[in-house]
Amino acid sequence: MTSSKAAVGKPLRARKEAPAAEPTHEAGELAMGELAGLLGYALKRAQLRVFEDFLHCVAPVQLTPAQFSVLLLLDANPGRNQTEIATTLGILRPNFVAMLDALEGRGLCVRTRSPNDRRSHILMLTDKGRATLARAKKLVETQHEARLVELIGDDNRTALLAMLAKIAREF
Amino acid sequence: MTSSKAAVGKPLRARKEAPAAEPTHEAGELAMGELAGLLGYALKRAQLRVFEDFLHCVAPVQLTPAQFSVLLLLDANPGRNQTEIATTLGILRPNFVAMLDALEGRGLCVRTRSPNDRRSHILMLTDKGRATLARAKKLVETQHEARLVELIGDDNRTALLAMLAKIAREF
DNA sequence: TATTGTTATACTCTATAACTATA
DNA sequence: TATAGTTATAGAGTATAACAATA
Repeated sequence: MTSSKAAVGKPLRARKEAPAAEPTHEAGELAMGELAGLLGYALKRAQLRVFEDFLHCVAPVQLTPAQFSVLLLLDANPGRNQTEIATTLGILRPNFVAMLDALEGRGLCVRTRSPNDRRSHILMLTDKGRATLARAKKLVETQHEARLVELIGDDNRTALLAMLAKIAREF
Repeated sequence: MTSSKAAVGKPLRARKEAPAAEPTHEAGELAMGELAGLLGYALKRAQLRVFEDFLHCVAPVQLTPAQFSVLLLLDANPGRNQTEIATTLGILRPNFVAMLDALEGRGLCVRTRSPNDRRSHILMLTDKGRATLARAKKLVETQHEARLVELIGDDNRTALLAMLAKIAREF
């Protein structure tokens, strides 16, 4: 149980005899230079790491982050069609077809033609889909997100989430 | 000039007559459900948006985020070889070849065989590469990162960067 | 034998056009 | 004609194996 209110990035300035500003890189280590201050770079690196950990934590139920997001959205919005679900997740309709084929093939959800508009496919989670989602959610909460809170603290996680959401929405 | 110290995500609870908890979604809007609390999802969405804006801001010098990161690293570490630069950026050596071909083809950097180890290609920015990098850096600072600071504030940007770096490093 | 840069290759994501069946 | 789901396809990004030159 590490401190759950860990400070985020204490630079720990002041050592014995730092020559100037940047820490000397002894011909073996590369200097990150201004890369360290680039938000996009940090975002990408963190995102890759988080997805990697997600994949590992949710491995028992064999769901990718994208698949998990689809199941979550189907659960919160039963009876919607493919276009609505896909566009909400930023997935293009053509690319959503194969994704759904996989999920439906595993019996996690079903497509049914809408009686109102026979062009649309109404999407619903199956019981197995709901059970799988529940198992995945527990894994995400107790392993994935829990480890993250352990690393940066609960308040920081909330602040981080808020900033990311704001950027995605308003930037 | 919007407030540069903008609050990040004030939920603004308490309206006139909210039925229960979640805001009612009137058959036209989808409920994000627990997706809103998933850090990986927020990370991905924010990263996509930030890269999109980066691409737009740096369009005058025609550099992708990945290419910009290579030039930055070459500038901070002149005389390194391909393997060192690539692995530092998390790029696999085979995939770095075409990237370098493009940059070298535009005259932004050069490969020269090392006299010590004739297997290695020493990488160096050209004058044109340094000039292009300088132009790109100015665009990133004055447009891209500046807009981000305008959106979330300078302190929040610093905190965000620190958390993302910590996650990439230690998660 | 091990390493550097390279080629070839494959698999995933993403993006666009166009088809079909419905409306 | 317009829309929903679909197919085909092309382009990035990413991953592994293997080869030639060099150590």
